[in-house]
Amino acid sequence: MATGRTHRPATRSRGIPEATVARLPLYLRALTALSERSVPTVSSEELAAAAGVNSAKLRKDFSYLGSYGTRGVGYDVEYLVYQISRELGLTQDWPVVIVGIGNLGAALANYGGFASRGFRVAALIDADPAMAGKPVAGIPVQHTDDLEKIIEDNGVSIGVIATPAGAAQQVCDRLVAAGVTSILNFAPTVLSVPDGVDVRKVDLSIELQILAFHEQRKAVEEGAAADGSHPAAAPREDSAEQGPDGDVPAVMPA
Amino acid sequence: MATGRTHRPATRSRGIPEATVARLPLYLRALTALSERSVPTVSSEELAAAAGVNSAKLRKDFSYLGSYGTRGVGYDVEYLVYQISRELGLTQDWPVVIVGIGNLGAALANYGGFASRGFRVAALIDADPAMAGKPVAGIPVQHTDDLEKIIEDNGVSIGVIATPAGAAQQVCDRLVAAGVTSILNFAPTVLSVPDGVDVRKVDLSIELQILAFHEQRKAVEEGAAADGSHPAAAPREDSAEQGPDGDVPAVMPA
DNA sequence: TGCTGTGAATCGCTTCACAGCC
DNA sequence: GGCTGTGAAGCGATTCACAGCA
Repeated sequence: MATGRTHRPATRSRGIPEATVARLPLYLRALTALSERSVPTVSSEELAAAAGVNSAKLRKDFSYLGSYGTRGVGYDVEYLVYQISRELGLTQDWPVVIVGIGNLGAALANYGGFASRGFRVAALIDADPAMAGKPVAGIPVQHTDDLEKIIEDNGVSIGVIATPAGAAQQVCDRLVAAGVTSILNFAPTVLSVPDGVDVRKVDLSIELQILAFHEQRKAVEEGAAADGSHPAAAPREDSAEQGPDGDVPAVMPA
Repeated sequence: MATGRTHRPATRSRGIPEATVARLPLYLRALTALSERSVPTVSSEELAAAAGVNSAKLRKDFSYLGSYGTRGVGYDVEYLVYQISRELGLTQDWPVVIVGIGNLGAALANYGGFASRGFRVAALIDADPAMAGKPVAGIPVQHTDDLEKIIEDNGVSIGVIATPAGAAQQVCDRLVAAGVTSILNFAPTVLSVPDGVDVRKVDLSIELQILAFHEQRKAVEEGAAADGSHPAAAPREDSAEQGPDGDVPAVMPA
């Protein structure tokens, strides 16, 4: 348990809004692409389009980092790549462990995006003794028994949980006890962690359910559409089309 | 491109806030667990704890659905499961196609959570001819050439993109042209879609980068602290404590 | 002239606090 | 007495619109 609630404002003076932090990786990706094409500068309008946001938002976001643009010109691509990387802490290398090497864990281990940008898969851990020693993505799987030692030896502070739901909390507790302070959780469970530990979750079935909600609404809106395997019971009359747009990330403070 | 903005107020009379929609699956999961344990009723406080949110938020969320609780008592578990399922459109079965059967696509195909709750993997599609016919998770992989036919024959309106980034937009365009109106995108790219199509994205490396940001900040905050011993007791009153959670989803309309 | 940087207005979500009902 | 349902206050994020600078 660890439901120590404190409920603080979270954002302080020097604080960058969470919503902005969540978009920085997006900008960074777009900038990296421009950088590879040797584009020297970019306007807020162009970069915003590439990142899928609007330009006012982008400029506001950058204003939290400082004044890195040039009026009448735009932003220097290389410089901005550096500044954002630094802000995100990607100028250093983060060792990451993945726990639970099933289909998903293996996919994560093989995911190129991991290694590319400041992250290094330091170890793969699984509870199945049969997996031990078997290499996945070129990295030998180690047994859960050694979890604490692995964390400590590698100075790992970021852990990825890709175990079945039932094992997630236990794994989480061990990771935290061993010193991990940031967790990316793919298991469909709510994790309890002590203060000071960040948890972000990625949940497939939740994403699908949200899509289903909108999909259903579209069907209702189309109204008397001929068939339809299931006639929605409620003849509600909402017209909400589809939200204007509004991306938004998820931040679980912690 | 398709940046035809419509900008509707989004929430009309009967409209449920996006943030609420994004939490309904969480409540549903917690309720399902209670249901399996044959718990008849639950208070907002208990359910909120199980879902990792605070009770005021939960009550407010439910108030958008209607008055399904009983004052002084709580909510009827079974009834609420039904109401939320209906609201999310899970009383019907949604055929889903997964495009891109690499490590991730295979993991998704094997993911039990898919089938469990109103979703059915109708087809797996991959561009590699060598994959064609090979069964993954018991479902034979089909070639991209037949994408349109597969979508139409199965009445698919939800598509999952798990291809490399470079192929994502093209696949997306074809899915949309064939009639798909909701897309779950795992490729690290911003997709352009016409109005009326919802896109949600799941991006590993973005999640990690957000964690890295916070991780870095923790390190800075601990500042001059000699080593990394955790004064678990009283961390400054400003560090981001672990919020009950604060998820928030992303709806990229179209 | 062109584009950034930012105060001010606005919007939507969260939290509070209590009225209302069992 | 206990717990839900909800108006109202509070707050962060988005958008607007324009001042400021190259």
